[in-house]
Amino acid sequence: MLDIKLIRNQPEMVRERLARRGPAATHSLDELLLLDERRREILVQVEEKRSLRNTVSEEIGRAKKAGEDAEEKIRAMREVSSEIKGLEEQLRAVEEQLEQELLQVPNLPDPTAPEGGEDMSETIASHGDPQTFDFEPRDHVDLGASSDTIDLERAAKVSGARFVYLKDELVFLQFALVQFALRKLAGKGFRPVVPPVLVRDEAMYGTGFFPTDMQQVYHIDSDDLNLVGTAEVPLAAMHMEEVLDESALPVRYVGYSSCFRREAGAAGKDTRGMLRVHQFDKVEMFSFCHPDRSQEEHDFMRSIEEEVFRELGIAYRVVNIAAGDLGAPAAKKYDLEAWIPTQERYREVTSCSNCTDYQARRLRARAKGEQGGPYLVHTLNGTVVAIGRTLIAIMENYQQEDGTVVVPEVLRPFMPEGMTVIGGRSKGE
RNA sequence: GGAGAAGUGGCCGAGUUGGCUGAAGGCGCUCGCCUGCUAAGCGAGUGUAGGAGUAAAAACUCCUACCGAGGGUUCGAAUCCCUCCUUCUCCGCCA
Repeated sequence: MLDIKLIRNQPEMVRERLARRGPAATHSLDELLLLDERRREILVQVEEKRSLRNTVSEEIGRAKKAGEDAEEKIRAMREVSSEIKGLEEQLRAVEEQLEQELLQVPNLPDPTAPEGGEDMSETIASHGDPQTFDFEPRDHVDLGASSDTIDLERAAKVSGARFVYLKDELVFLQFALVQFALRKLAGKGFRPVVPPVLVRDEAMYGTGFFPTDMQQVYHIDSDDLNLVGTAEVPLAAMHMEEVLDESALPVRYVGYSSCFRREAGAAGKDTRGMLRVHQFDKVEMFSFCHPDRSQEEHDFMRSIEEEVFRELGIAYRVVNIAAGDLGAPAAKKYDLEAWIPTQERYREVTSCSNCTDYQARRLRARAKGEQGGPYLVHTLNGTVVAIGRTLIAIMENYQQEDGTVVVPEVLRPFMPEGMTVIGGRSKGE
């Protein structure tokens, strides 16, 4: 959410910056300004009347104590109170409308986010060369089927399309990745957390997923809770309505959780395999930091994501997402894309965003130092490993001609003794 | 799931026959005084949000709101009523 005062005081600056997201981002600004003005008009009236009521009510109290008659004042205040009630109702209506509009305005893009839409994102780093094979490489679906470690058919039978059973070595590989990621991040000052994955609407609004991305979220009607699409939500909401101690910043967490996404509107996209599924596990980092340091924190997160894929030995590139392609809460976003041999292109495996004060304002997450009042913190989130997509990248890049997959060196310490290859043993006997 | 109890400021803790109580008292914290040093002692201060004065910022003055959240009763509510949330105790059930 943007600061209404910023919109009020510098509407043209806000308009120009929002326009970089595309025409839809600015259309409610005029109405917003109108509502804001209307709100303050009514507010002044309400407060004047409340002030009057307060002083006269005190007089009534004193008069009664002195045994005097206060009937006339009571009658007058009865009138004032009903006027207040009417004005309060108007105020509530205007504020609700204002809030509704304000919640839908996305964050201001950072000046360093490239101009334009999806195709204008800019490659800013890369590492390694695309993997080549002297045989025809197979995709993860084939590799998973031949080693019987990925079972999409039965998942479809039990849960529907876009679900998956992982089995045997891939299960160990999943938890090896988790261990690898958690240990690395814990060593960099991120506190490990297993968060709740069912959250209240408040957490969804606070992080900016509601109302914009409501159709992406599984909602549990019976208990009015939402399944999170990322640990970002419960990690961010952890400090909702809190004032953090400035000396503790940056407050860093690394969360491990399952993630649930409806993928509404993605029909026909990535239908093969587990690239895009309704449920996957993910290790996610999250920072609450001082407003002056979020840019450097963002680069720090990006460097961690790069480090992970460098150590995994997978070629990647990093793109700076263009303003027109940013999610609503993000001012700036880097995606790390790993080389997927059978698609012969780079695919998004991790992503980190600087949300500046956009989420903090909605969450009322603040910090306070020795002097001065509380101020909004900046929030950042980034993927360390999205298990499904990382498994795909590993399988496809580390495959051998016989359909087996070599376990990357850095993960072996976290695998069962001697398990250095996926597949290759006899199955179902 | 059933039966009870409770939710006040950074913390502890008064306030329950409604009326200068943003809120006694204590602790903590800040500044000043005192003092070989420290401790003790003395004095002053110490919440957040919104709005108006004022045009941007800092500062200041005033007003409004906030005693878990939201409604209601009343001239007036921390105090009375309703709903919700959270915590605790007991019983039952369970990974």
